[in-house]
Amino acid sequence: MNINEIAKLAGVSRATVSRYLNDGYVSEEKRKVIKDVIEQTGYQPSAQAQSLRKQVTGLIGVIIPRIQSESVSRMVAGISRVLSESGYQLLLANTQNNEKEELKYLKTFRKNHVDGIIFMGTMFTKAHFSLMKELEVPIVILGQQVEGYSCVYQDDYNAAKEAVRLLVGSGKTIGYIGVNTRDKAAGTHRKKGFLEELTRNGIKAEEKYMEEADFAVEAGYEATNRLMKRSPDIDSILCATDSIAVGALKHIRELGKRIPDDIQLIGFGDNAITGIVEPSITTVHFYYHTSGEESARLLLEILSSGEDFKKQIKMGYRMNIQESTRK
Amino acid sequence: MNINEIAKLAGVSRATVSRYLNDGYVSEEKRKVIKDVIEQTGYQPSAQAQSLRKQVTGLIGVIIPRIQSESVSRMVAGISRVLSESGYQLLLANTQNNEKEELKYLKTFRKNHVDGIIFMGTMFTKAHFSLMKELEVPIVILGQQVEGYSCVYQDDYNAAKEAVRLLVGSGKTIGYIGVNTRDKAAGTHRKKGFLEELTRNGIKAEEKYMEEADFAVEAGYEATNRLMKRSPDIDSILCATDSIAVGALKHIRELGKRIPDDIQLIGFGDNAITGIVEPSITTVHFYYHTSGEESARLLLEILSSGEDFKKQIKMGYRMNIQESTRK
DNA sequence: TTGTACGCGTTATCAA
DNA sequence: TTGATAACGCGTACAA
Repeated sequence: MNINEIAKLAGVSRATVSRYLNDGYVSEEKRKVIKDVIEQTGYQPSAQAQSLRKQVTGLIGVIIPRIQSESVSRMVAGISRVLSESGYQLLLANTQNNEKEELKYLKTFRKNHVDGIIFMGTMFTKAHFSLMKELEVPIVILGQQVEGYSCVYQDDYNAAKEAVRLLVGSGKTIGYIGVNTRDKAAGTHRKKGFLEELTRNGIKAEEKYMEEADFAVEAGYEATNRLMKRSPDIDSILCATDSIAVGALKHIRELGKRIPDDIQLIGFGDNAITGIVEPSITTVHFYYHTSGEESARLLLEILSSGEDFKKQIKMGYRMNIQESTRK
Repeated sequence: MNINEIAKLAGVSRATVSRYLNDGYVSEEKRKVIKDVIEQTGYQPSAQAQSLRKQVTGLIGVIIPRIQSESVSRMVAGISRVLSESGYQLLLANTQNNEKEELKYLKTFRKNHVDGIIFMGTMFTKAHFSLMKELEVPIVILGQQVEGYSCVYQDDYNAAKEAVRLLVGSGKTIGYIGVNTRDKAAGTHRKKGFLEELTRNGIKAEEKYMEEADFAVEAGYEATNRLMKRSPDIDSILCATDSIAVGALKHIRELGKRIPDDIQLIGFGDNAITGIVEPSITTVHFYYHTSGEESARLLLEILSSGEDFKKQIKMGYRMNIQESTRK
């Protein structure tokens, strides 16, 4: 069913049908006839043909590292809400945190002439930048601050500092379990906030109080094991993700230590699970859903204004203080 | 950058370039020239123009009820893995479980000429069926068994029966917290399995031992409250989802009862959280990730064979026995 | 207010 | 082996 058949059925030229669909001049009588025909046939103009002609696809490419992640899925939900409201469709690419896949999908997006891209990346290489430069589509980076690009990201640095302040109030020896610092947001900035706030409080940061883990409960468990074995005097641990914090909680419990009496715990992300475990875990709430919405709105702004003004939006945060911290 | 410019730069006709791209006859020398030009320019044929011409888009529409759900995101990950391997792109529609949205997106998919649709729905209305009938695209339904359609679904019925067998072995009074039965899979079939296996064991199912809740921890908590107030003699509860089971766990703990000594608990879905709470919750493992893969494979089969043979795939399950059940 | 004709970027047919 | 040309479905400038 195409516009020619509709035109034939309605007894008009296909230009008239096209005008009808695009708010052009059509007489009342023809308007009625065309309307009836379209309703009866359930005709829908072909998106491909339209975009070939109009050079606009209504498609937004979204690259995510891993869909089975609470923070990621919350952001995608936010993106989806805003885009769908504006009539855009979402072309999703799940890369499993694989650089090659990311690059591949950037190319796929170009091939599909997406109108814009929301890129939730964790690590950016030269290959990324050179490819992103090549693409003429507006790109909004979500979750990381990248100079020279429009982006929406979390205030990892200050959140970490605030978490440390919370811990030093009632703790003496603060441990840290971080993630790979190739991830600037969750890795570098959270660690930097931790270190600098320690220093500001006159505490010397020592290697023996620090560990690194993957984004997973099991990894958090193991890292805590290493950490506590090496430095049993630790009385507080800041974990770069909630999963790690949950793993830490498990290990601490097995050690027979009490939370928060013997050891305090703080995580990042405000995953649902932090409110379910016993004791519940104090954690940094990032507005992930809102970040997603915000990134989509920013992209829409760029699209409607026709100009990428490289706005950088740093989102707020708040501490969700639960039972794993003293006082 | 389009095929005409490439042709001009390479000093050949655009037909030759097209043949080069589509494995046609091209002499070695021209092949080289064209290859160089394409590599230097980074040219990619337009997907829109190709699909307009070839009547194939390489797009698969995927409708999901809610992305912030562990089971859904696992299935999407499975779908994504298989489709991306076969060079398909995924057009994602997150409907927030809203019927209107589902219908809207089915239409959007038609407009975009997706090659196929994977529909993860919970409740199917007449409007759904009439619209799905209209679409000439192959549809695979994921998560529900629907007569007359290709689908991949879980064995909710038998899983519920097995769960009941587990409970009756060491329990006497079995409670059930279900979800809305308009959802055939999680609502009707799990409940039916529960009821029939009770009967098979000579236990009379009574209304006072049954409750209904939404898919959420809080709702499970409240439902358990109602259930236990009404029937304090209950010593086992089967919950239609893990979230509900976690809510139940919270409430039971607040009642001062022990799990599993006083009350046993079983959930469905094998969410990560069941292994993290204390005590961990016995739960039915459905192969969600594999289901997603399976649905994608089924769709690919249909696409390559050109015939929708309405295959119905019932997936297996296994009990993940943890600490919330006796013995 | 309506219709004709062209072009968007491809691929496929056909003749050379 | 190559190139001219038609066609995919649509929107729009232009002429009527």
